[in-house]
Amino acid sequence: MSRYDPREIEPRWQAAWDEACLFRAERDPSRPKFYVLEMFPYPSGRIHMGHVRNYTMGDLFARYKAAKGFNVLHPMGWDAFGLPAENAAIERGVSPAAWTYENIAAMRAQMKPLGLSIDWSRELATCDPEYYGQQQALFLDMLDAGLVTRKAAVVNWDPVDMTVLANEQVLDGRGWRSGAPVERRELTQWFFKISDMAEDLLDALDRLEHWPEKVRTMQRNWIGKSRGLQFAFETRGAPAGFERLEVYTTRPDTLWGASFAAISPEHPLARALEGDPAVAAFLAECRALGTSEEELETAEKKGLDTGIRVVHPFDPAWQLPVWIANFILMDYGTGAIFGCPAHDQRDLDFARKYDLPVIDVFAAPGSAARVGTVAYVPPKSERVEFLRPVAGERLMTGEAAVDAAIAFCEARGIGRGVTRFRLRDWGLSRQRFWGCPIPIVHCPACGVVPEKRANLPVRLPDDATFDKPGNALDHHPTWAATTCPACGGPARRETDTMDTFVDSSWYYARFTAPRAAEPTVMAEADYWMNVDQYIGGIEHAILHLLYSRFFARAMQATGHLPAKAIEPFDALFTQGMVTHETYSTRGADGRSVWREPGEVERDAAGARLADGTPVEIGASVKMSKSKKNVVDPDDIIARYGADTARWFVLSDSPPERDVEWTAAGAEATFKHLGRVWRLAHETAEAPPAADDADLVRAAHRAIRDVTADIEGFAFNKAIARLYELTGAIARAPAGAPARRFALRVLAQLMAPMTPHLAEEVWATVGGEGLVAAAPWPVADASLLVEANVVLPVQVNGKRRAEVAVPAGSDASTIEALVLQDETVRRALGGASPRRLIVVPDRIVNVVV
RNA sequence: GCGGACGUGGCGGAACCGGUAGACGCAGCGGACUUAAAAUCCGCGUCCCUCGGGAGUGCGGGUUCGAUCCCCGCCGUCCGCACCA
Repeated sequence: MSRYDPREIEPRWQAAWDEACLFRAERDPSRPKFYVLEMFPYPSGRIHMGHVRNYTMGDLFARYKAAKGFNVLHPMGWDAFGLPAENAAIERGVSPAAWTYENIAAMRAQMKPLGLSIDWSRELATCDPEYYGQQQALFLDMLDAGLVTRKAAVVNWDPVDMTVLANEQVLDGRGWRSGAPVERRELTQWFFKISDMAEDLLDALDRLEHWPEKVRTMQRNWIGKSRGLQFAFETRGAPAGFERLEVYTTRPDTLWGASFAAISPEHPLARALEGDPAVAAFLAECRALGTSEEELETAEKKGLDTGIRVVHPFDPAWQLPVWIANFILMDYGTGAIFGCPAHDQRDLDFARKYDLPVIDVFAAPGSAARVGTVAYVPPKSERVEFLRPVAGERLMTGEAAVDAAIAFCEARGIGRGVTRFRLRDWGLSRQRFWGCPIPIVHCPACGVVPEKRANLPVRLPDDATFDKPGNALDHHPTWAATTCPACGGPARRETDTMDTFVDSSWYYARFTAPRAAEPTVMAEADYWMNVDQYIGGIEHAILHLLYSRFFARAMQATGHLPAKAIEPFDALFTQGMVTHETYSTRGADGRSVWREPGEVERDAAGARLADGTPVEIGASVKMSKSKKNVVDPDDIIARYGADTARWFVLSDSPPERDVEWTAAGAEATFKHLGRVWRLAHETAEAPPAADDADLVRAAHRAIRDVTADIEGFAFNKAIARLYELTGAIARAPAGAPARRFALRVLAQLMAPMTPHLAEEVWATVGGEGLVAAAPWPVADASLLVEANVVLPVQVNGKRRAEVAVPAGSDASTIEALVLQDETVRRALGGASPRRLIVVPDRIVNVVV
């Protein structure tokens, strides 16, 4: 008997699977399907442990569902457009395409040894014209359907990446990729009209019961629905065209507390007043302010009284001043508000600074002032009389008060109830080269003209140069020159490309027919959609997942997806990260330097470098190059094999939490797999011996428990059960027939996690064919019931003894046994029990 | 500020619907095998003491025969959003 050698085992079984075409997915309406998808990777050039964990989980599910008899679709592709390819072109002179395809080849070569049950025949890359050409067709269909629009808008401009960003791509006032502070620019851009679907995107979240509540909550907040009153103040002393000032409020019940109106520095009225030097100076000051979190938090509320007045809608004699205020956002509501200092903290801060009146609407007349420097925000549940009723109206605070206040105002012709969303349209234009060209032509005669479908794909040139900053497509000498699809005259192509999030918003649908000459094939999409289990990182909770939900709706509206695919992902699982300890040493200058795990020798006493330099062990955080705490999957596979890497990332933590990679854990996993291997060979070679009924029962229990744990995404628990079964096998006589049986069961249960070793064990102990093709085992219910149970006996809630009884014994039998028990009698100390609680097959509690 | 999640041995984590807290793994300790080491196998393992017990799931209360689990009030950690009117 030799020893466990994954380097020999793993390629051999991978070849066997390939030969059997085991993972090729073909539509078969006679069988139920299961579509497993992991979020596809960006081809950076190397896979990392996070990928290994993500794809291992997906693979586990795919293999499990296949064993359960489902026709499984488990594809892989590449989210291949994006800036790094352009940066490589700039830095190294390689073409973005060559760089990207090399990276794809390298990562595919790293992924194949993992033994994933992927249908590689469906592989796609979004930078392939075969893919992005179909995306252009989708764009044109969406344009026809009114889902796309072109408009001038103030947009987020990333000055480093030199491109526009969507709102979702601005984090903390900075570009999500470059980290540069984002500037505001007005540009004409293409937009997907995602805000038209805000209501549906919000409502449908309630039906996504197999999505994490956290993700649904995040999307709800992002969509940001609010109900309020929009009305117009009449102005006094405003420039022509500004006779009315529209404001929006979610708290019309506090209108009696109004003491000023305020407009955003970007509001048209503010701009109209810019002739006034004081206004011009103030607006300039506001523009100079940054938008990052720190700046906003410390920024003082500042304003300027315009001298304009507005009339309170409830009282023609009551006038309020109009201020320009730096804390009013132009892109929410109407960019103008009424200020109610008593019941809004921001308004109060502002009012205290500029000495504006503070009117407490809810205080009883004559009562002491309640509002000092903290605003009183009436809680929604509190019922307080609205103290300044008009013509006897009496209103409450809270939801009812808001509704009543809206009704009250509408009845008097003051504004109307309005539902607003925070969600903005999705600006998709990017001033970048390495993206999907927007299939639009600008004609001097006809204007903006969609490209003809027959001319798709609009291909990227392969001879672009990257010696100038900005969009290489725009700089290309000939690419943009074309003829107008409408009049045939000379025209120029749109040189903006699409946001790369467009590419990832429909790839799941493309996988159902990746080579089709249309975006999708209805028969295929109808069979394979929806994705039954989607797995990826929580970082995509808003961007990618919201855009995909929009796209599924748009593709349905344009006839590319069936109605049932309106929500593309039936179940979503967000997995945790792979972390690793960080190591640092102090240099001579006292500064600490990060060290790679490979440089560090670790033992119980601590850690040091090979030369003895002490190493400080830091927190276990996400693997990153900057912290140097990266473990390369290639190294792990070379040393221990793919099965060890797969088992370890599944075993140590619940899948939704972070898992800490440790060298000791990897070593221990490898040893365990070696033990399983040895048990199989030892069993195969042992002479026959007496059977072991207990082991048979243990195997059936393992089937029951592992199945439940996989279904419940509790992979760490499933693995704990497999350790138990392994222990039970090891304890049984080597030649017992039960051992062969239990090892076959073990192989089947391990197959989704460590598929190569499972095949090896399966073959060694007489399994037929490939375990990857074997049906999932079924637990024999009759072997799961225990004949006897041991009941713990509590006296006054404290465990004192236990009694063994036949399973299913009735309460009176158990009572009699318990009262005879010596330990129980001693614990009772002669007292007679007041009550005896018997929970059959569980516990007994004697109450004195 | 708003919203959400979480808090259990030295560590990662189990505990079904309120029923033996600490499954399983790591690290640790002890033993077997060996000339020795590696490898492997077996055992111990929350804490405290007087070996019979006592305490124990962030802290303080409550409900219950019985609470890691339910309720009330704190403390702490993490995540998301945020001058959104």
